[in-house]
Amino acid sequence: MTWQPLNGLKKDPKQPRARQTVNRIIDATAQLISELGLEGMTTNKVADRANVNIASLYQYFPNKQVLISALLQRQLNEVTLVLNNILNQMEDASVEDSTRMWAQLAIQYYRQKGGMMTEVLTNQYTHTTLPEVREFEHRLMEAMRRFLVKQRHRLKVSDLDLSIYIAFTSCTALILKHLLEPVPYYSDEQIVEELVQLMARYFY
Amino acid sequence: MTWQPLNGLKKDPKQPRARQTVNRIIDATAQLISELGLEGMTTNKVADRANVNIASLYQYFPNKQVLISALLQRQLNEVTLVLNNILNQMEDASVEDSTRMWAQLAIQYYRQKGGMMTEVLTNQYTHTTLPEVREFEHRLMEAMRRFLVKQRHRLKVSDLDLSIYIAFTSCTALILKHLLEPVPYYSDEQIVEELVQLMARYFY
DNA sequence: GCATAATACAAGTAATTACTTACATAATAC
DNA sequence: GTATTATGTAAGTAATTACTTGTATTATGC
Repeated sequence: MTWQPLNGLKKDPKQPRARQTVNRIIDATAQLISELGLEGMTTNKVADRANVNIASLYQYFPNKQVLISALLQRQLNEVTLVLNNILNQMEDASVEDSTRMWAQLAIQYYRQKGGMMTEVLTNQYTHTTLPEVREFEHRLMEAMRRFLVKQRHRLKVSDLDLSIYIAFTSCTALILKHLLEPVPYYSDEQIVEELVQLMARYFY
Repeated sequence: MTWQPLNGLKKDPKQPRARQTVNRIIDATAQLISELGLEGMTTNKVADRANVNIASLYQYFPNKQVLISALLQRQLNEVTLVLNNILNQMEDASVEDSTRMWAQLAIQYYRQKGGMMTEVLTNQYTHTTLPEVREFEHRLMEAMRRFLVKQRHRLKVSDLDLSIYIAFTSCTALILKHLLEPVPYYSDEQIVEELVQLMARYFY
């Protein structure tokens, strides 16, 4: 088994200056994907935006795909942290309360981040299935499971895992759609409350 | 108001030979998107595959976007026809039966078409919101509405349109996800029946 | 049958892409 | 302080992209 440098990077930045360069590159990637979409983002533009020579970019990232992966990992780890915090707070909450909390948090996080992560996520989401995204979903569904098993006797589910899959997919899709293509006359609250209804009636 | 040639085409093919050329181009587009994805499809490859000179392609389609739109319209019209047929058949069906029918049909249609349409749909679906897709969704949701108002007294909905939006979005997302990234141990039947449950509990 | 319009193609183009090579500067080891 | 390694850049490259120009072939009007 061959040893791979951290995160698939070509080379580990050892000096602080180099770490700064790598960070500037990832930041610029985030900005450009947010502005131009995944297909509009190019490595040359990233290097320009980061005030870094294109050759420096390729000194650390072996190719474009790894660069995108690095950004994805950074973002998904951040989101996982936030969501885990919330999930731990709602030890004995009802399905209604936890759905509401989860949805509100997702919307708030998206708004403050300018939607960059969501752009990346949704673009890669369906077509190409990046392992990073798969793993992220897996982590979230596991957290949902830990929460639900505690009140399993109250739930009218036959196959808990299947139900989690169904619930997770519906929630994610509804929130993403509301964020990316909002219907003007539906407020955040309306969507969240209806999602809460959907989940409550499904589980109880 | 300026007059626009049909479908945004640059020039109407008048002779049968020309109509055949245009069709071969659209067919090739469908094939290549299905094989390589939206970003892998290029106009030069399309012309090659269709055995048509690249200049002929640009004689009829002013640019790449219009070519994709033409394909989208052809596909969406076909699907709309099929779905409308089904929706008309289930005059007095329950939410369960109609959901089941709708889902089964979508899955079957996707399988027989090799998933091309779904690729196109899902890729453009979230990021860019093509007017064709918007209109398609609108048509489907209207059909759902016509079906649901007839049994409104039986439904526990407060805002019918919001409920349709929620139901439509969940169903679409679940079916698409199951088709594009199937979880190996969930069969079509399992997914469909769980979707039926989700809808039934939500509406009744 | 011939003028005219419709259709097709050969051969481009300029721009952009992801990625390299060769070389210079800055930091660290000792 | 100097040898060595890490980090940075200037200036490319070959391939590919969407799209054009100019010309030849085919069908149609009359």
